[in-house]
Amino acid sequence: MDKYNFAEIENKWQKRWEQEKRFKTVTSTDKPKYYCLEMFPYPSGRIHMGHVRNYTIGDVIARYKMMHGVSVLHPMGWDAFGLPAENAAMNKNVHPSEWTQNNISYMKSQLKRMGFSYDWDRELATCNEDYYKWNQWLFLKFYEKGLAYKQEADVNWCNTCQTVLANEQVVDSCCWRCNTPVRTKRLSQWFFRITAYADNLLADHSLLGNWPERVLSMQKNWIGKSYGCEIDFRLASDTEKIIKAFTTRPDTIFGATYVVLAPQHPLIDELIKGTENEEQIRQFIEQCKVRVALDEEVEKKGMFTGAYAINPVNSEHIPVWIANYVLMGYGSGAIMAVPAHDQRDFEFSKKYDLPIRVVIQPELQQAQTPHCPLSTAFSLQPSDNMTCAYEEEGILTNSGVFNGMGNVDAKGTITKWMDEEKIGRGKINYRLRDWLVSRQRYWGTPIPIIYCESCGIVPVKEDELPIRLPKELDVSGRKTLASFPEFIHTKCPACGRDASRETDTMDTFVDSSWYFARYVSPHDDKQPIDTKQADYFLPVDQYIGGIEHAILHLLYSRFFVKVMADIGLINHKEPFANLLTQGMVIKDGAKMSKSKGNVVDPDDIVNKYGADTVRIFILFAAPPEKDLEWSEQGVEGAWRFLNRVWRIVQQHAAGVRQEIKPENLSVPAKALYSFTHRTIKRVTEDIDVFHFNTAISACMELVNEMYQYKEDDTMGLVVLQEALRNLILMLSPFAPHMCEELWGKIGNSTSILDEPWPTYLPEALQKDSILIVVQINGKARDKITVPVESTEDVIKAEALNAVSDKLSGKEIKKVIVVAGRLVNIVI
RNA sequence: GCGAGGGUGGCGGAGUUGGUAGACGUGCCAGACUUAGGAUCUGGUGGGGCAACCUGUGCGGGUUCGAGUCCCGCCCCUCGCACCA
Repeated sequence: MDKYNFAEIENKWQKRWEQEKRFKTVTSTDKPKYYCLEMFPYPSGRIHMGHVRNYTIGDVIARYKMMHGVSVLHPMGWDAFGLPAENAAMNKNVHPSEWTQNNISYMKSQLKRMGFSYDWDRELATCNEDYYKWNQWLFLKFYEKGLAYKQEADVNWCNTCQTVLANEQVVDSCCWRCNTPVRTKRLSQWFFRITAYADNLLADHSLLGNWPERVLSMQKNWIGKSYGCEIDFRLASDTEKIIKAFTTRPDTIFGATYVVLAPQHPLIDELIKGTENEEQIRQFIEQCKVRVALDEEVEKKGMFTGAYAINPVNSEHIPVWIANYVLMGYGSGAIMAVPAHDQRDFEFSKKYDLPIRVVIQPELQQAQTPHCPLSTAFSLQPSDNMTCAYEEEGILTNSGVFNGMGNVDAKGTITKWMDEEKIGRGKINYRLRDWLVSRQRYWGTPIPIIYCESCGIVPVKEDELPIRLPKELDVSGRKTLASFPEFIHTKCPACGRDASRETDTMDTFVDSSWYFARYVSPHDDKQPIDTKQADYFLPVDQYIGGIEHAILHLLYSRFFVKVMADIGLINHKEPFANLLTQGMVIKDGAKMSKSKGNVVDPDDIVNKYGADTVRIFILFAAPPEKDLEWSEQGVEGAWRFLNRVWRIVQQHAAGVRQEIKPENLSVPAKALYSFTHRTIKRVTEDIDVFHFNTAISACMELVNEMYQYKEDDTMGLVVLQEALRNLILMLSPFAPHMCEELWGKIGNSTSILDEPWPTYLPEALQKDSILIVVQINGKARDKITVPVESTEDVIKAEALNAVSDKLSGKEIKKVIVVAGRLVNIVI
C-alpha cells in the first residue's frame, strides 16, 4: 500500500490546478454567481496562522460553491501601501517598492502551497499605479461632489509614525498601529465627508441581517445618532453673540443653571480677553490638553469665565464656565448644565457650589431609585441633600407654562415651542466625525491636488492621472513627498502658472475601501469598475475576516460603496451581504505574537504535515467565529484522521460500481448505506451554516463506521465503495489535494472539481426499526427497539413490559409517549 | 455605567420546534498485532459506588411528565464603547 506522501501529492495537484487554470472565474450570466472574499493581507513578509485560518475558511466556502455549479469569484490581492515598507526602507536600506514586491512574491508562494482556490489572474496590489490611479480618480469625484475637503482642524498626531490619524485609528487615545499616545495638532488636512452618510450608514443596517450583531452594534455606537435640540444662549454682554448648546433633554431647560464650554471652544478667546483671570484661564486650558492615563476616572475641573449667558426660556442670566468634561468634538462643544437631572452636571455643581434647580418630580413613591433616595416622594428639593441627579422620568415643575406635563411629552412640546420662538430647534446629532485622509507619508497614494497662488486649490485633470510616486527614493532616511522638489513643482492646470503639488498621501484605508469592487474588472484601464461586471458579481456574497476591522475598514467600505453608487459606478448599496468574523489563533492562552514568543510558523507545519492536515486541524478545532487554541496534539489528530482515510480508501480502491437496491442488502450493508446518506445530509447542512468542525466530525464518524464494516460479498463492497466515493467528495473542500489523489485511486480520470456535490437519498435514511428510550419519572431506565410503523399503544406496551420489574407494586399515574423518541412512565 | 457574546469532562468542543447530556477529536487506561513501537487496530474513560443506583451543564428559584435548552433573580468571564450632553 502506498504511504500518504503529502508533499508529493500536494505539489502535484497545485501544479495541475495552475496549469489547467482550474480557478479562473467564469463569467456566465446564465449561472448564479457567488463572490467569496477574504480580507486581503498586508504584505508584511510571511503569512501567519491568522491568515491561514481566514483563507482556509474562505477556500472551503469557495470550493463548496464551485461543486454546486455556481460561477464563483474568489480573488486575492495585496494591501500593499503602508508604513512597515518605509521602516524597512530605513532599517534595511531597501526601497519600499522592492521590499513590498519581494514580500508579495514570497507570500503568494505560501498561499499557493496551502492549495487555496484563487483566480490569480485577478490579483491586484494597491501600490501599483494601475490601482492607485483609481484612488486618485475617486478622490477627484469625491472632491467634485463636495465629499473631499481641506480644513484646518485639531487632528490626531502620532509622533512615532510622524503622521496624522483618523478618529477611527485612535484606540484608547493611542495610535492603532504603534500604540504611541496620540497628541492633538492643528493642521490643514484633507477630509472625506463620511458624516454626510451617517444616516444612510445607520439605516442600511437593515440590509445587513447576516452580519454579526456585535459588529452592527459597534458601528451603531460609533455613528452615535442622538435626537435632541440645539438651544441658543445669547451672551448677556453682547446679545449678538450666541452659544449654541446641544441637548437631548430640552425638557429640563428650565433647570439649566449654567452653561459650560469645552476648553477648545472658539468663543473663549473673546470672552476672557482683557479680564483679570485671563492668564489663569489660559493656563487651565493648557492643562486640559494634557491627556491622562486610560481607565482612570478623570476628575471634573472647571473655571468661571466671568461672562453670563441668557437662558432663552426665562431670560435668567446664568454663568458661563469652561470645564474639562465638555468635549469640543461632540455637538457644538457647549452644553447647558442641568445639575438636578444630569449626573455629570450634578457632580460639577457640587464641587463648585453651583445652584441646583429641580424641574422634574418623580410621579409616585415607587419612582424612587435606589441611587437617589428621596426624603419626600412628591417634592424633590435640592435641600433634601440629593446625593445624585434625578435622571428618571417624571412631571415638570418650575417650568412655567409646562408645569404638570410629563417630561417625555415635554421634550417634543418644548422643542416645538422653542422652534416657534426661534430660540432653539430640533436637531439630530452624530458622534461620527469626518474621515481625515491626509497622511504625511511617502508610501501611499499621492493626493491629486495642486496649489496655485492665484487659483487656490485646483484638482489635477483626470487625464493627467496617475500622479506617480517619485521612484528614485533615497532610502537612507525618512521621506515624504515634500522631500522631492521635482515632484512638487508643476504648473497650475487652470492658469498655467507655477504651482505646487499636494505632498500628503492618502490613508491606506482608502485603498481597501473599494478593492473588492476592483476585482470584478481588475485590468480595466478606462474606468475603476466595469459596471456590467459589478452588476453581476457585486455585492460580495460572503466576506471573511478579523473582528478588528469591525469599524475601520468595514465602515469606510460601506461609505465608499454608497458614494460609488451615487456617482453611478455601481448599483449596490452595501459591499458585503454576509460577514463572517473569524476568531483569533491563540497559543498558551494568548494571541500569537513575536513579543510573546508563541508564534507557530505555517511553513514549519506545512513542511511537517502538509497543507491538508493544517486545514483540517484549523477547521476542526473550533467553530470559525471563536478563538482557536493552537495544539500540536490537535494537528497530530488531524494527521491521523487523514491517514485513516488514506488507508481505508487504499484497502478498498479496486472494485465494482453497481446499482444499489436497498431492499436486497444485508443488515450491516444497509446500515452503512443509510449512514452514508445521513452523513451527506449532516455535512451539507453543516457547511451551509459554516459549522465546519461538526461537518468534519460527521466525516470522522463515517470513517469509523467503515473500519467496523466487515461485509465482503459483492453488494457489501459496492456499498462500501459508494461510502468511500461520497466521503472523498465531502472532504474535498477541506483537504483538496488528498481528495483529488484518492479520487483518481478509486478509478476516476477527471478532477474532483468537475464533480457535483453529493446529494442524499431521503429514502436511504428511512429505517425499519427505531430506538425508543424508556424513562421512569424522567430518568432513562431502558431502551427498546420497535418496528418503525408501531402504533403508540404497541410502543407503550413494549415499554411497560421492558421495565416491569421496576414498576411492580407502584401505581402508574401517567404514561407519555413521544413518537419516535421516548416513553416516560410517571409513578 | 451602556451594548454584544459567553460559562458543559483533564483539554478543544457537540447537543434549542424542551425528549438517552458529553457526538467527534485529544489526553489517559487496557487489550491485540509485534523483536520493538511515540505506528496501527480494538475496547474503556464526567464524578461517587462492588452493585442496584445516586449525582452531574456557573449559582438560587420557577414552569413541565421531562430543562444544558424556556421564565425570574444573581455571580463570573471576554470583547467593544465610555464624561457623547
